[in-house]
Amino acid sequence: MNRSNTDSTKRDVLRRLPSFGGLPPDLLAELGAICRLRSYRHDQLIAEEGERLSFVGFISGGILRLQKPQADGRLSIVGLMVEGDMFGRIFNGALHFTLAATGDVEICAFSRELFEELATRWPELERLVMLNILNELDSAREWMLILTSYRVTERLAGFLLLICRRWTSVAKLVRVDKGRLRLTIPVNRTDLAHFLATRPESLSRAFHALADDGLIRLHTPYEIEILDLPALLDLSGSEDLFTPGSFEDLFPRQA
Amino acid sequence: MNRSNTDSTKRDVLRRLPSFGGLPPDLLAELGAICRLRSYRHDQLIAEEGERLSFVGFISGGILRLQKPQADGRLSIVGLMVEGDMFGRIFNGALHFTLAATGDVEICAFSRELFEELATRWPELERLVMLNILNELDSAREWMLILTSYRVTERLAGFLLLICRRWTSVAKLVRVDKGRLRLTIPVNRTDLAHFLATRPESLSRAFHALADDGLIRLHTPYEIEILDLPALLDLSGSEDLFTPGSFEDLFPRQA
DNA sequence: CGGTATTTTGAGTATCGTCAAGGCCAGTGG
DNA sequence: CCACTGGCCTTGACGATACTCAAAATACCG
Repeated sequence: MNRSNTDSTKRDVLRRLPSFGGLPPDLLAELGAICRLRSYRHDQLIAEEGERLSFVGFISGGILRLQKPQADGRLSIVGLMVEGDMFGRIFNGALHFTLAATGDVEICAFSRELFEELATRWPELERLVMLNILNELDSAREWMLILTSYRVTERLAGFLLLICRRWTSVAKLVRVDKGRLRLTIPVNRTDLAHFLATRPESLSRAFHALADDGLIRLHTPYEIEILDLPALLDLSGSEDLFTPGSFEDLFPRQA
Repeated sequence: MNRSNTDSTKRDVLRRLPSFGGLPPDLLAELGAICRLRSYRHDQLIAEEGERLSFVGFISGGILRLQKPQADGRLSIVGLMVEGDMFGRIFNGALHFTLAATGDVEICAFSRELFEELATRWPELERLVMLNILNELDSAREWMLILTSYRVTERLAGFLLLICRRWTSVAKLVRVDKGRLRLTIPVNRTDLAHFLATRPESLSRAFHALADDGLIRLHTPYEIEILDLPALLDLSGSEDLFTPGSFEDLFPRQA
């Protein structure tokens, strides 16, 4: 938790957050003055459900799980948050879900009171917060669409495409290497299984079913290569979510 | 679509919208001046995905479906919106989902440009919009939690409890009559099946399975009585979503 | 190179989707 | 008033899919 909280480091981190791009310099200076960097290790809890989090956070690196422990001991994962995402229920009550780190995570934290005061004073900041929430709402609905598929292979296909589409810019999860599309699964099988509303065993079978059908290749459990993108799109059943053009930044001109 | 858009009617409708309760009178007057009432019949489309809706709407009566047609001809329903809910992606691009009426619906519509101008001028209004979106995000996540259940009976139990918890105040869907808890299912079996990620046949079996086990009684397909609330809570698997006290307004002092 | 956690595979059972048929209810027209 | 029709809900039978439990293989880390 103790890391270099120097002004220069903080400036760097703030600059890397895409949401903060268009903010006025005066506001950025105020934000820089009150931000604190924090880091968490794998499976460490940032906050638990029911807690009134004392800060709002922006993820500057790593992946966060939004989860809820179930009565039967299982864990439901209702969302994954990545670089640039905001969390913390500004202007609103307590958390409804527990926040936990998946892998190492670094965040940029602002005291809730100070941030709310700043947002009240700067409409730009409040607007930024709102767009962040709208973005999350979209993510949540896309996830519901994926969860709606009957077969696990379909949900997995949807997840892989989601990584490609929404998380292209995140921590080099997606790479095009010698014309081959490779990506890193950023969470382990158990977490992903909870996220896709299935069990690790079924998820494993789904990965290998896709591999056997030639849609993907498994280099390691976490490193896969996409061999047949159109087939994945077809399987996921929501081609329209991934309109033609969605993947153009991945295949700029692959004639 | 042509109905009495008189000032007195509009004032009544605006007054009934809970979100607008605490707004300053001046703002309410401005809102009243630009609002238009519209109504829709069952299955009528309000707007389709990809459309840039020209207005923002508040539902003053009835239920809206948020849906997406799938490639295989199926329909995915990712949300239901009720009285008081807002829709329309203010300050943000086009709709990601189609909006359709389930049963007869009445809305209060504001020109998007005028509403955005108003929201820019009145921070209270922008705050109201943000809280509305946050509320929707919570709904979406609760839905994800319900969709996560493996068995259809579990998802159905979750849905029934959701009606009790979130929609108590909506159009008398939930009633306590002579100590009996009765509720109205506001959508038909096909829509509900799409919503619970299953088929009408399985949903029907789930309803009757709950009835056979004595958890509910089916008076008509749309009118049910809850006989064993604790068992439903247990089945749904998310007791903590429905903390003790959630149902106190239904059973104020049923010693 | 060993030890541990994670992933994978196997076999048996539970649950659901699918297709087809039957039942119920409301509205229509004789 | 009753038969008819269409839509929706329900039931039945069968195949597809996934969960569970247990064990083996693999990957990861010191």
